[in-house]
Amino acid sequence: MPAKIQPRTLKGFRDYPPAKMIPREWIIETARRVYRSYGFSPIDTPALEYLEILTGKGSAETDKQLYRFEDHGGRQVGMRFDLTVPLARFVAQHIQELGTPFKRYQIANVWRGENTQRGRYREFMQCDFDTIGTTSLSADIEMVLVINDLLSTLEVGEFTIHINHRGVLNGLLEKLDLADKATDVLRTLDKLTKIGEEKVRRELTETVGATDAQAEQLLDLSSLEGSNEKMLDEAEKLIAGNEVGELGIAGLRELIASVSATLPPQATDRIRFEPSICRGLDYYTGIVLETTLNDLPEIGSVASGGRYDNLANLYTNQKLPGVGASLGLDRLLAALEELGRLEQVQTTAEVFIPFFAAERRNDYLQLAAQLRAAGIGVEFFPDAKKLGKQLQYANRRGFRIALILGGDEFAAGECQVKDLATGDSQTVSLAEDAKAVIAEIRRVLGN
RNA sequence: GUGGCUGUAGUUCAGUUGGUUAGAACGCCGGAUUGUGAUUCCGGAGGUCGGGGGUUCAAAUCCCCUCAGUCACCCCA
Repeated sequence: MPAKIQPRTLKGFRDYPPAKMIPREWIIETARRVYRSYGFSPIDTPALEYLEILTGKGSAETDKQLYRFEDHGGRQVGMRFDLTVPLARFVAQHIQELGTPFKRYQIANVWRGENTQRGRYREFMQCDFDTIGTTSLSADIEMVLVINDLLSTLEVGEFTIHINHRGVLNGLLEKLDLADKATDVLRTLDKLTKIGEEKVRRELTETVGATDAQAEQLLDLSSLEGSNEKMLDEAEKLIAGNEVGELGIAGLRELIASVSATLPPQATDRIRFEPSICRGLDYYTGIVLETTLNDLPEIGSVASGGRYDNLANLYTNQKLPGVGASLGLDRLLAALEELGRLEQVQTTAEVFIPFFAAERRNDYLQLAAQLRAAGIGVEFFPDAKKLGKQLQYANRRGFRIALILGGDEFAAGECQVKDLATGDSQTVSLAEDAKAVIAEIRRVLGN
């Protein structure tokens, strides 16, 4: 016999057994439902793109992480490393038929050949939603509302949506004559909450090359504290006289006012002006936001996004502004797991039918079919094993209810509906397409 | 990509200064009653000690390489 091939998965790539996949699908379905409730439509794009599509945007960093190869026809191709670049290509190619504003969501895997870490993989899923083709603040507001709906529905506890405007930062950079070092400065400031003020100050002066006075002003802005109103007032003073910055402040004020008018006060309190965040990506030009969980801030942002002026300028002359955000699926799952909010369920049906009377297979199948017709998920065990074994199986998988029928029950036209959580059992009639069984199941399930 | 730590059964881990056939718990399969599952009792399967090479009479244990995980940097979701 030849040696067996060792079963294994590639570094940074994962298997998802049912216990992992069931909560995963629950989050994805929730995201899908919320996105759709705002009129976002689904799209998908190929995993592979022409290399030039992906490298056009790419910084040296994303270029290094790109999975690339020559396909069987000699074409240079690459695997998408995010969903934004494919979206840009997609709208550049199809915007004529789609029309604007175009609202889309896309939930799909992306690949990056970077080093792995907890919560960081080489294959991971992004859950993006974007509104393309409008500069209206309505689209920005919607982005906040969607994130609020999503995280409220997922019951991850309280959360904070940190917002900023790139104009505020860019305004100050212009004023300080640091515009040419913008990328480095922003990247450093973004670390403020992570590494602290002193380290940021040192990095700004020593690595980035800012003067002490410049660093001081940048930190003055970044470390503002107090209510949103107070912080905005003070930020306004710091960037006074700079048009870009003043427009940014005005945009933030308007956004906060609109959200306050739309959401109840406790939801409005989730919004915090945070002058240090900027999102590493340099294509953002307006509002940027990140979302952290109050119980688990160290896990990082679980939903982030922002506004960009010109999504597709690499592929078309048509100007396509937009705003969008992405849900951090893996981080959310890690958070839910850590907060103990994931039920350990390995079944997708709630009702289990043990195969007990070996000669009555068709009767069991008929009952299962009647329940499914009533919208109840049913699993019928394939082997007529000992009842205890079958109930053990049902219990470990997390079934809610077992229907126990043996020769005695079939003879009497009855069925035991057993609540697996409590062990209680009710005997009901099988007559009239199992009407009474269905009613009892619904009662136990509580709906 | 750079550096630190880790790798023993499906899982969590023992395994002495290198020393015979590498252990436990939980899980899995079967049995203790062909009719009732988180408890009990008995039995069973399951390990190339991540992989390869080296040192040695002898390696899970020491050395090198490699693969994987993890942490920091980098970057970001």
